[in-house]
Amino acid sequence: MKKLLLVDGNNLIFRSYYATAYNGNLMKNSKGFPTNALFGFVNMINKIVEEEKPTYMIVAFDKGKTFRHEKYKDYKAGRIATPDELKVQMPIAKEILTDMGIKYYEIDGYEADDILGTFAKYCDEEPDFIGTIVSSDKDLLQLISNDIDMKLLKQKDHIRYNMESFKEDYGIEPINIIDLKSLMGDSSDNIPGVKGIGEKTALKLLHEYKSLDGIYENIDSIKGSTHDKLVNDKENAYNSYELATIYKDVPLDITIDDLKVKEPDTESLYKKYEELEFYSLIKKLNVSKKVEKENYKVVKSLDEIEINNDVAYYVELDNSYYHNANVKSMTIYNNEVSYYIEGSLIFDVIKKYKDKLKYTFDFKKNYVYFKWQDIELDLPKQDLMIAASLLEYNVKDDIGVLANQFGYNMPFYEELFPKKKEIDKDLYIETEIKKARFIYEINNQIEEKLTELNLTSLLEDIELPLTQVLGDMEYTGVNVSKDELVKMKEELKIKLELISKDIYNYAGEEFNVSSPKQLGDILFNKLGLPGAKKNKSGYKTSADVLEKLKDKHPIINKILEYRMLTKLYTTYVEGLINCIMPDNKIHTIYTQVLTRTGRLSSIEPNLQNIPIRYSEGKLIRKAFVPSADSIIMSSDYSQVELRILSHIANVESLIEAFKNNMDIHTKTASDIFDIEENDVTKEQRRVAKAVNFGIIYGISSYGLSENLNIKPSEAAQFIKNYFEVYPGIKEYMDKTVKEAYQNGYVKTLMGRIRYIDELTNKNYMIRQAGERIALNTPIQGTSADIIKKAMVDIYKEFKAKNIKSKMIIQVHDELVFDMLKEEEKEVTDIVKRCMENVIKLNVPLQVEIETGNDWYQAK
DNA sequence: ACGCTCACG
DNA sequence: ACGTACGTGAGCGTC
Repeated sequence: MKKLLLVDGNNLIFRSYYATAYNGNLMKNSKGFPTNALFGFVNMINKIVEEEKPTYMIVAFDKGKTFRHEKYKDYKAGRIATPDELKVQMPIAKEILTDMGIKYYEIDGYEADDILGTFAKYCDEEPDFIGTIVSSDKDLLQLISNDIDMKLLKQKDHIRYNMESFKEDYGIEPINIIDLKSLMGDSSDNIPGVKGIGEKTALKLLHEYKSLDGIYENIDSIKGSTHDKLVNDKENAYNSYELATIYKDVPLDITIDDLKVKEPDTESLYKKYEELEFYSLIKKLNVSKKVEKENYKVVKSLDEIEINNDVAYYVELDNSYYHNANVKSMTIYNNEVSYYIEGSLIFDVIKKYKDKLKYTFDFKKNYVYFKWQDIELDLPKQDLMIAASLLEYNVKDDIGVLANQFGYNMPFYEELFPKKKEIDKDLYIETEIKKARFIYEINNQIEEKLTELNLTSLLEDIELPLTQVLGDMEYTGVNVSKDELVKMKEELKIKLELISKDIYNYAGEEFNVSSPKQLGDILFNKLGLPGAKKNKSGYKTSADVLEKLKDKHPIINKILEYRMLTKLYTTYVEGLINCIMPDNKIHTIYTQVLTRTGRLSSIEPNLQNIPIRYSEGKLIRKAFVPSADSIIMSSDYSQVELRILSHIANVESLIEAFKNNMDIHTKTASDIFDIEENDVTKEQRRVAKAVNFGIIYGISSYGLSENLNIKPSEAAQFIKNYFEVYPGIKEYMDKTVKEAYQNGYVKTLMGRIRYIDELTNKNYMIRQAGERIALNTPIQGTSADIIKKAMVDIYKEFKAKNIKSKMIIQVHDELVFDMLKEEEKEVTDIVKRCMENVIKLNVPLQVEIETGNDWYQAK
């Protein structure tokens, strides 16, 4: 028995296009060619082939729009045109199929359905063949027979139907899918059906009368409105019947032998995936890259090296957490030399030639790693990782991701260090050389682009020196009191055990409270609580939903408390304990190139989300302690984003308020509610604060209403008032959005650029999101620029004045210092002055300083 | 691997 | 009618 796999190519590629097209940005390669449909399509084909292992296979596509029945032209003409961004991907999909050794087929005047129908008929007639149809289109279910089954694709998985299982599910024969469609219609296919009859009624009728003909033969025994609907739309029903019927006699110019699956052309696939930047698919191809011959010298001793001019260098570590890593190799490259070095010789080379090491990728990583080895690298002239990220290239830890965007054909980390196989040493050395060569060769091109986009100052004055500042902060680390954390751990453990028991008692059974699925089941099914909201995987059990149920059942407060305690226990107490290094400190890594706004992020551990808002969580900060003879000093910008907004939008009354050191939310409340400041209530201030935040986020009445738990119409009124009292802000917002649409990007005060692809999306929601990004990024980004510049300034002054106190943490608008008591006055002066004078705005920048014996007290 | 929930600015 | 506040990271459960 031979098996033929019948794949609805059109269906697959449309699905993958729409599955991702409306979900944020359209996926594109670095040249701007859309790739979203192809990525999903290729993955689906791979998956199907893997599961079915077919020996015969056809992927059918629509071609042309000539209609076999002239009178139905209007119906199908009503379908939505294929988006251009999908159209351009179609021919590539077909080329990829050919490379995969899979036959695709299309023929003038016919749709994919017809081609599949024709081959399905072939399987029915040929005793040697059975077939499997693959599509998410239920229309094709009509082709199921004793020799044909169907894999009906669902969002995540699929359902497999054969004659028996289909009948069991639908209670009708597969062929009666046509009758079903002619009654219920199909809006996506522009099949009208009988108006007012949906799936339920249609199935009921078919269970009773078997077919469309059967229904109309017995039309008199059908009563009520259904009868009238059927009579009124009889012509439509029969027209629909013909539209829904899949044609099975396409005049083919291929034979079954053409459908044999052939060996794939991996080389050609490789090239295509590379062009499309489908790196995960390249990995699956399982071909090792050809080792391209580099010219280099493997160096064994210092006297084999001679470096006279600036070089690019690349250092490979065995762990991305570079505070705890070993060096694997170092490569050095310029037009004159090309060296490969291993072992302790690396340290000697660096000591001897560190004034020549001028170009690299991720300087901070090198800087911190070698600091652990007691070697201090100098700032380079260029850091390709930083520079490329300012140019908005897709930058990852793996330099290969960037190199491949420049056509360097560089293996990725996983290829170079396969988990199962031995490392290919030749490939490894060649690749390491190539990394240094890439850094060196690409520099001119990168610098030209930086100049073109006016990013040179941002890079040279802020981002590049900041690498060293951050490196020192990471290396210095933060003293943590393990005893304090362990104490909290014990306390939390006891509380959690008690509260779990309470919850089980209320629920009447034991279950995993941490499982939203089980919890939702208990709350909304077993206890029958009202106000259930659904998300993709069941009931929503998030805090905002639970808050609303507080009065309905005592279990709710217990669950909220349980959530809070487990969060503290696992993420903070346990999490932080796990991060403590042998020096009793934690050493985070700040990511400088991750966020689109220019902010930093912090990992292993994240020091930027240590609890502060609630009293219980805030206690965690007691574990963050100073060094000997020192205290913790925290300096934070007050209302920096609102100040930036007031400056950019030039809002007189807000600027005045800031100059007079007024409470800005109270001021806003008095303005929007038109009352005296002294009369502003707490509630009014809370509302004003939410509106102020909303403005920074790119306000929407819905978002504000969710936040304040009020009706969107009320929120809209607040926003209206706001714009009336601050017309400058409205003008700023309109102008910013308009320019973002014109340019395709927005900028911060220091010239940082963010491209916003969302603005060209066809989907209204996504364009809206793009507009909010356009409004928020200049504000959030400028705030990031400002504190970064302040950090560089502080670092320089500390160095110049030989200050021993250390900057240890940055939390977006706050800097934390491990400050020697004897330096208190000098350090606080420097910090406050540097932070407040970073940039001259129409509003003063204001910094609050606090100190204490731990981070808890200093806040 | 992905979604949910929740910690921060 | 639709269904969103902006920017992150970690841990857990589920598949």
